Amino acid sequence: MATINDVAAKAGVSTATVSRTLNGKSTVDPVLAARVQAAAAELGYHPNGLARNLRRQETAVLALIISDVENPFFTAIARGVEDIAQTAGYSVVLCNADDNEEKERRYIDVALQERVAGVVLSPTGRATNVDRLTERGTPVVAVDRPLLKNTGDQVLVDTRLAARDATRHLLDGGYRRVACVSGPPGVRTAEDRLAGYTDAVGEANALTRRAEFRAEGGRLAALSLLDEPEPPDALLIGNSTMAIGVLEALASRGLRSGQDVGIVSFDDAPWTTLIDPPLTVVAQPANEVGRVAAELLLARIGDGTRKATTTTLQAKLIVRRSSRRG
Amino acid sequence: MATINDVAAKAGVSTATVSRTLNGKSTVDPVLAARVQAAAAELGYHPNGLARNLRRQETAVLALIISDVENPFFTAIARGVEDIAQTAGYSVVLCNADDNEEKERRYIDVALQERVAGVVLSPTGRATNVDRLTERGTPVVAVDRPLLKNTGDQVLVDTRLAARDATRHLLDGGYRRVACVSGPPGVRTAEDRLAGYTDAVGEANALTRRAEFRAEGGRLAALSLLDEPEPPDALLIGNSTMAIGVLEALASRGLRSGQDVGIVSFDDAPWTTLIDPPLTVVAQPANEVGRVAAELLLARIGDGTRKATTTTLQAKLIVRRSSRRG
DNA sequence: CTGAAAGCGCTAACAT
DNA sequence: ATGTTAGCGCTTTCAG
Repeated sequence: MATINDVAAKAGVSTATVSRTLNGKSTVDPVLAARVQAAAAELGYHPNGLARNLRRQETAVLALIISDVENPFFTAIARGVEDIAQTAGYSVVLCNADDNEEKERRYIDVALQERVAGVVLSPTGRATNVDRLTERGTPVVAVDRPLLKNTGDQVLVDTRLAARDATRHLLDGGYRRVACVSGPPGVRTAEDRLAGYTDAVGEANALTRRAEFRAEGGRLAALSLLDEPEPPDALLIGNSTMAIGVLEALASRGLRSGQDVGIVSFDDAPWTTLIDPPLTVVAQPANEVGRVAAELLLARIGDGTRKATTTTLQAKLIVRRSSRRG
Repeated sequence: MATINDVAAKAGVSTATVSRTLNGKSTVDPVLAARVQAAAAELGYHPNGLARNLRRQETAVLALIISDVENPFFTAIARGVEDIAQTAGYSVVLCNADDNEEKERRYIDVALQERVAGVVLSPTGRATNVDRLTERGTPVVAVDRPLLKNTGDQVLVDTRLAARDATRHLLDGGYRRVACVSGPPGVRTAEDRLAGYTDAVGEANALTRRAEFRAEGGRLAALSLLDEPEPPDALLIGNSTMAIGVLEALASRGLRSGQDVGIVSFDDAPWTTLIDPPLTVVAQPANEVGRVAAELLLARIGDGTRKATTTTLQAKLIVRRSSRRG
């Protein structure tokens, strides 16, 4: 593979001139510049990014470490991050931590070793350790879930408030016994949604289940709830993936959502309008979460001294028919 | 940030010894090794991957360039690739080309510049140019869609056969006029699905629409089909994203799937069992596509002289109720 | 405006 | 078994 030396030799100039020409930093004699361009083209020269980055001590790539590539909420964040990064000339590489702390740590290591310019991260939870990144001076912004040690920028969604409002909406619709299916303990968003729910129904009336943020988790939780001596007549569900399982459980029991049990789920997945009745959801501004995160990250890359900010975005209840009787 | 020199100094050894210790290549005196480990730990030393890769001329990261992060088919591929890569000690970075040739080219450049060990790619189509990668000796495997210049490994799904069978299934079920909503011209999978459909209905009876692989594309295509003088009574749909749009269109016209118009869609998305009636689908082995691709890539990284192979996996028709009357 | 030369941090010969 | 040293390919002073 052609190196800068080959180009320089072919063009009859120094490597410095090649570098200058190709990076357009300093001004070069048009004649030499043309020779360089020609030589580079002819040789099919592609600068070695590794060498360049090693020298410059920086990279134009952002790492985005998310907890689940198969969750539409996170892929929407990814799109948001990408849109912003692209326009600023950064590439973004997506790493799927799979809600697994071990994988997350590995990807943080990769980010560190590859010396990415910055990282956007949705922390898996409890043990996420971002210190190595910050020590090294790599900017980090947390999305969706806060870091334990609140240092650095974060962009979150006010999920507690949203959960409270969604629960109240159910209560206002005449449902009497609202239960909540939330994510696993230790995951902040799961805790918050539970807390918001409890805000609305009151400690004494809380009927809850915790499960993995997956369809199977939702299914099991719903089944167990329906087997209660005094089963719920409405459910608030932690995310759209769980909702799939919950809806399956309902169907298996011959229960109609809305009619028999009111349903509100977090996340406005594309299929939610397709089912009958259409699902009432709490739509989180996922794309915007990504955009804001990327902007924050870029700002911090530009100025390491900015002080940390926390942005909290609002979710929006979209009322459809699964939360209404008849 | 601590470098190998700092560690060497602190441990009172040479950088070579530090390198040897940390990489476990050659054997080192346990006493010195311990000193090195201690020094590294104390300094919070993380090897600079850029420098290492520059020296070694290789990287333990794979790039996966896919056409759409928001399409469950591709994220399932991603999971497959990741699973295999992880166990082999490789990290994979996901790049979202967004079915956009410009972005795809940018990511190919990034892969090239960062000197990744290999790339798995679902080509956007027409103009995908992988030559720069192959010239440089970077192994590439194409998934889902073949490269124009058939060089290198590929793992595909026999989508034409699957489309033909799905169409026949509709015909066997008593539907008389089956139409096909497929993806944009130039995209191989779209062409193949159309061809398989035509195999089944015959050239003369083909009634088709081409659209973007998105919900909106599906919606418009379906509407236009329903406005035909002799509208179809069954539809074969190119992917699950389009299916969302098609189903919306049907609903807006008060048509029931199965009953009024038989439906089969490609891709077994999680929500397909939730709707009423449940959707008959052509399930593609996406996860396996990813796994096989990763294995092929790893094999080729290990042995650059292997000759190129094409693996074709079979899709499976899952019959549910959207393709049955009553 | 251009070239020479000094590294960025690391690994791999080559010596010892 | 350990240390010395020469680069990997590039950018960037520093001279000229």
